[in-house]
Amino acid sequence: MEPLSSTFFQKTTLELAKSLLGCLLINETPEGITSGYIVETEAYMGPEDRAAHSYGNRRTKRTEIMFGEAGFVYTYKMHTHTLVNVVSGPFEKPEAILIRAIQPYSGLDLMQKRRSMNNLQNLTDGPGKLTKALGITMNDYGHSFSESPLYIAAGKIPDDISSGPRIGINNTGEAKDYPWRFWVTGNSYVSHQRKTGASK
DNA sequence: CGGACGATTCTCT
DNA sequence: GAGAATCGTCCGG
Repeated sequence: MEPLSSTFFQKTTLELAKSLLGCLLINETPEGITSGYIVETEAYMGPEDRAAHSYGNRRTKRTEIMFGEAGFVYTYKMHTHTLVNVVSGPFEKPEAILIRAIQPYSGLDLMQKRRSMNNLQNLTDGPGKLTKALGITMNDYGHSFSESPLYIAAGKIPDDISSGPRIGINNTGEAKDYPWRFWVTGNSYVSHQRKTGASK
């Protein structure tokens, strides 16, 4: 499985958020290889996006990587969970794409073991769940998705893409309504299955 | 150094 | 749909 080259990430953040759907997210660890198709993403648009960590060009130790080149790993902790993002946008523009859900592809036993589960249905349908299943940690922060044990490879192009408001950002004024969440239409591994949205 | 605050998840009701 | 768990990061004193 070949990692996508850094040029793949050179597109606008909204375009990249859609292009990532259907790609494989793969993590190679001493325990084994696990992977899944990306089926849900959310775009965070930097200085003008109140819901983004980098709103107002807020530059801290945590957000520093967002100011760099596209295609790097931005991990951070939320309560007890690790969340993983793909840095996007040009150098010095702090934009990123949150990977919210994957469809398990390989290393299913290991993923289930890490999550203490025996089925696939709720294994990776959330940003905190998929990182645990794949074994993604803060050690991955700052690495390149093109050349690290955690990488992204071409998968299958989705038949149809849906979009709608982002999840869990309810106190950010207008930003909460921006339709910057994208998912593979009809895919059962998407989080918040009930929510509806416009088809592409 | 203390306190507030989540880009979440799980467990109920 | 609400509430608790639970902890690193960030900011103010």
